[in-house]
Amino acid sequence: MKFERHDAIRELVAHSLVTNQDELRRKLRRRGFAVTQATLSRDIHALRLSKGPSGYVLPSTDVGNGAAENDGPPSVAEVLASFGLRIRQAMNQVIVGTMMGGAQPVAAALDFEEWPEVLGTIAGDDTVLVICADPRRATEVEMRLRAMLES
Amino acid sequence: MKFERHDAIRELVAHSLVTNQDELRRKLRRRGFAVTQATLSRDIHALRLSKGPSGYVLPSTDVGNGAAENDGPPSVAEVLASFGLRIRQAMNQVIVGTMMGGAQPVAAALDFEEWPEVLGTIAGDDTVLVICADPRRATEVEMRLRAMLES
DNA sequence: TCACCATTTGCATACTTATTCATTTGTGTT
DNA sequence: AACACAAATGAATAAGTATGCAAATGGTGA
Repeated sequence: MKFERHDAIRELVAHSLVTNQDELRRKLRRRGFAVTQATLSRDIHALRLSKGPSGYVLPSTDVGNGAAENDGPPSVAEVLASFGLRIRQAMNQVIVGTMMGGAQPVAAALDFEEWPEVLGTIAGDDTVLVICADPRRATEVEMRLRAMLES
Repeated sequence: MKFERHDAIRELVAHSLVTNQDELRRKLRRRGFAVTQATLSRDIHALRLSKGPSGYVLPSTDVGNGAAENDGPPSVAEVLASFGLRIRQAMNQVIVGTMMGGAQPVAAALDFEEWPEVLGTIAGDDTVLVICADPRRATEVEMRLRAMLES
């Protein structure tokens, strides 16, 4: 019966090291379950097991982020148009001033677009700090952001 | 450079669904990393990623210690292993990218350890800015942090 | 600069896992 | 019992991953 075999698989995976499906097949056979690798592949899928550096493991009980595929947060241009107030540059940094509460959305949009010149962003309530590799790139980013703000 | 590619892989795996190594290869290529599946297999092993029903996932090193024996706050090494995604350096600064919500714990751990090279830290939601006295010290800090991330 | 050594990478291929298709098995109905 | 139908399984094979080995790359000291 399939469900008894599933129980046995859970137990084997929980209490012993199972490196691959053929090893699992042999261990199951010793317990009286004689099935092929194909069936085990299906069982593992059904049991939602993961395979990692230490063999197969049971699905983690933690809350796990059900994060799915977003089809797209708002663009930097959009969010800047909504919240942006001023752009300044100093050394390798660009400082974006926004309306209160606008910094987080602006930073999120910047993060999402992953501009090559941008190493990282930090957002407060109304200020976003954009960090670049060097002053030249910071200027480049400043220009681009400013163009969006002006548009 | 290998480490930058590792950073990119961690980020892709953390923020998007990666079903297999060829998909990862294509996503990396779009970011400028052109390598073969063989290299990615090695990277995945090095990064200790697991593959489960929802594609590859980062190793879950839950910092939530059920055991009580841990006196002080978690170390930088621990908290980086849990939340760290990428390390970059520019001028006298080091930018640490983390999973959402991970910046504060990382910064707190850094503050607590009081590294001599670190003048201060600023944390947003998923980015920590570490400020050093000069580029040399920033590189030193970057190396140290990166070693912890790769461990 | 050049030579040297260690690391990293790609290629080819071995190994492992998933899937298709046909068959068997189980179950309820007449 | 015989049938019909769905679920489960095996065999073959496609799809995906890991690895030995040689070549390329990169860092280091003479």
